[in-house]
Amino acid sequence: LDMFPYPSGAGLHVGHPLGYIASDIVARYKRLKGFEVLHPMGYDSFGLPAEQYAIQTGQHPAITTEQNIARYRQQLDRLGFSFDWEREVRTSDPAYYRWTQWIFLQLYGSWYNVATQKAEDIQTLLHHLQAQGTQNLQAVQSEALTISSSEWNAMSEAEQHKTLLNYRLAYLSEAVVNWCPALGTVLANEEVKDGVSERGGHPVERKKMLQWSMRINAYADRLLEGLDRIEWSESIKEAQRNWIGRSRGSTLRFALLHSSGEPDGRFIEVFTTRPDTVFGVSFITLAPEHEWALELATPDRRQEVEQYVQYATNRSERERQADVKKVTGVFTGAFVRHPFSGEPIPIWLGEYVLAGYGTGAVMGVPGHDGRDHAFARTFGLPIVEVISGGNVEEEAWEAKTGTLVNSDFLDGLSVEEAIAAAIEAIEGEGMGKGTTQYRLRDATFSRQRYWGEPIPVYFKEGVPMPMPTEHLPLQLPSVDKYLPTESGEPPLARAEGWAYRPANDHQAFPIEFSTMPGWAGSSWYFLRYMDPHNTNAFASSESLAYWNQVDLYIGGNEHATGHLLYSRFWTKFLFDRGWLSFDEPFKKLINQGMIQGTSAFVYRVQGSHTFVSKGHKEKFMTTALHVDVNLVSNNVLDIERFKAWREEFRNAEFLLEEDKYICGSEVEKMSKSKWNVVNPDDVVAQYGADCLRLYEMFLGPLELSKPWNTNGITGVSGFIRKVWRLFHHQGSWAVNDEAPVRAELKVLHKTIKKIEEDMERFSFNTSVSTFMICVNELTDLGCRKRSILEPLALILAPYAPHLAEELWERLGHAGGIASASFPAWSEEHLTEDSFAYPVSVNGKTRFKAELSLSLSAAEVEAAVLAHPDMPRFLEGKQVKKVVVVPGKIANVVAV
RNA sequence: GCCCGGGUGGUGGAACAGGUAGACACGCAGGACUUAAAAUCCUGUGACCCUAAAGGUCGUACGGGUUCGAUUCCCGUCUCGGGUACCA
Repeated sequence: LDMFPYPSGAGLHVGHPLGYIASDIVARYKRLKGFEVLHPMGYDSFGLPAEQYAIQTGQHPAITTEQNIARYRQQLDRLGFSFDWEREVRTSDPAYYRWTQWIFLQLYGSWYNVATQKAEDIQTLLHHLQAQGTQNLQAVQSEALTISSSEWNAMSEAEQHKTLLNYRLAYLSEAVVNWCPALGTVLANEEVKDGVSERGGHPVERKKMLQWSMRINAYADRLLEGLDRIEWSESIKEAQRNWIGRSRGSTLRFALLHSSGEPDGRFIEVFTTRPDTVFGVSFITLAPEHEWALELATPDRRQEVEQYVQYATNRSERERQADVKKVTGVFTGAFVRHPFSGEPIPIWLGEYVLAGYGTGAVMGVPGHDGRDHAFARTFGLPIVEVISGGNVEEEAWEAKTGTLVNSDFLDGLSVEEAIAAAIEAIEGEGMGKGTTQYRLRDATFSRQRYWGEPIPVYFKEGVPMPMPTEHLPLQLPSVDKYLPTESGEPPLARAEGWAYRPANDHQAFPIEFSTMPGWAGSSWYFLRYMDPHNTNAFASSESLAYWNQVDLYIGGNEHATGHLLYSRFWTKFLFDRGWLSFDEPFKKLINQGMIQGTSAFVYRVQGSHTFVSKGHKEKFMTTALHVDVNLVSNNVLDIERFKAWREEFRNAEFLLEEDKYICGSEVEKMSKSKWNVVNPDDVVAQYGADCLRLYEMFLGPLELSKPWNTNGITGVSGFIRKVWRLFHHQGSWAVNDEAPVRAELKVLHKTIKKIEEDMERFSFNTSVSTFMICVNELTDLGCRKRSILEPLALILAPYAPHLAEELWERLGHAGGIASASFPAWSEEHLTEDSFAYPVSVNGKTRFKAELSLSLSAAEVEAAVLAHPDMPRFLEGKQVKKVVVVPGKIANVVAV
């Protein structure tokens, strides 16, 4: 399986097919090995660019998308992929998104039972609430509610529905979201980078809005645990682990003190991973957004606190991130009581505390936390050492090594012991309990966009209600414009009659205006390939059981914490609810590296029309300009074409070196704006599709990022010619039926074995070398025998299908290569005649021992010692021992 | 800062289980064929020393260690790339 592409208007560049080529090779190889292979392709066809184009031109996104898909298909076909196009899926196809909507409704209709550790039908929750209220209820929820069964049963239907949103896996809530005014939509955390939108780089603000969300947090532990069961690269697994960010610690309540110095009955709760440092607490810091931030302020501090809260909330996320080093804060004037020492502790507000994590409050331990240390230093708060090992006046001692000091009952313990002892004491006093916190946030699911799946929910008395599944697909309505309405509603608010009318009801209920995010359709598309035309289910249980998990998934690592996390989440959910028999979607994942572009530069002398060759550029004040790489070959600029390239260069003058204009070059991301895009169509036109396939594999390991250059393509092209010449002589077919000799069989079988080994390790680049060696050796042997060349054509077929197919047909086989099977190698043809001979003397004697595998180590040792050259190498010394590695080297150690 | 992954000739990269480092390809140099070009083929190509032929020394970022033997394993350092961050 390849990660399906978003069909952008720019078409494919040479980087896109890299992964497709690799997966196509595996698919063709496995088919030849007799496996039934599902190798599909489709399009992630909802998305922003088509919509933005629609906004500019009024063209319906479906039309642009259709055109782009046609272009993609043409380009893909040119490369000779063996995709099963019968199974193509498009996320924007109503027949497809009908099931995206259906899965959404299942999520809406489910809750997460902590007791059974799985998602269950909302009905089981209803029964629980009716019978016992929230008593004994262990559910993943937005907030802890306490409702008795009688209270529940007395609620109106609308109230019950509202309450259930607290538990549903797809739920509507008032949430602080990443709002991007320029794009007019909410973005997921994954879609925001450095405070700006990933797409377009527009500023993003924090804003409270009524939003649909997915309770992915319910699956945090299982998403972590599942990583141990799948073959993914360590870096992606780490990225997901960090993203989920599980940290174990404890909550701790600090009694709030009344101005009189007595407890006022309220508590400030903090979360800490270091309860062992509790005696080092010298202040408490709340996030400026903390609900008590203002009311805690004592009258004399009030004005200052208000100013600070004002300042902090007005700062955008971006500004905050830009200067995280800057320490800001304000004292509220209020105090809490230390839970063990009883000392009063001042309460501060500080920007470094995030409202959205933990409880939005931290205990300040400046001796052992860097951020607390910086805060204490800035505001002159006391720094207490409670773990020996460092100089806490200078720097916080954050290491988890050392002995507890100044800590009452914890004194003398190690950090590890102290953490356990502190949690025990905290829980014993009822002041908190051991807890696990996650960095992972529930995923926002609403997008204020047009070109996405409509959310199949209507509103009855302001309460969201699921549409009956018979009404799916809920099709995208047509709108006059693809922009938000004047009142700021999403584009769907423009659709006329956007309402749900139940069959035996005269009422019309408004339908949700927002659409689903891009990751909705891509979270389950791999399942649809298994049964793409099913109209009764997203896929039949038979086909799901037959194909099972994706064995091999190839795609870029940019989806590490987006698509790859969400698909795992949805798969686990569908597994819980019994629609799937597996709970991890992708057994093995390979991340192909990016193919970068090699940009070319010309150097213009500032304020002139003169361009100086690279060797002269230091002598002038120059500006480097990107120049289209197609105007440059071997760093030499085609001056005439350059002048014709753009009007502004028509009268350009040049300062050359050795009569040539040499361009500078730099490796950058391949992109239109950098003029370094290489179109695969051009490469195919010049060298053929097989050559492009082989060359992309030959460039280096699949996982590696590497710049595109065609320096080595002549080697691959020459290889293909050589294959051709093995089968042809002076233009005519030259394969004969002579019996093969030993040397020829050895070349063939060695090659088959090596190709199989490479394939098992997905080492495509070394395979190409293996083919080259094989063809060189057969050429040297002058071998044109059918018995050797026919298997050669077969093993070459996954890599160079066009060439192989043509040769196969010429060899007289009807029905195509697909019906053939991969040849097997045999040990018999690989054994050596000689088995041991000396290689060099270097204090020790080394023997090359290319041995038959049937010989035992003892037999080898005896043979090595009996070797006629042995006395010469020993030079009178005594043999101490013989180290034998079968198939490798025999070392004779002599003294 | 933290996490992950790298560092091998002029270049891309091989070396799969600790066993001849540099496969294969590009580039470069020389040569063959050709009126010429293209194409094709042959030879050489890690550095250094030394040869008539041979032969030798060093060499996988750097410094140590384990081992008969280390590109590979361990410890430390440097460095490049990617991810991520006031997550308490």
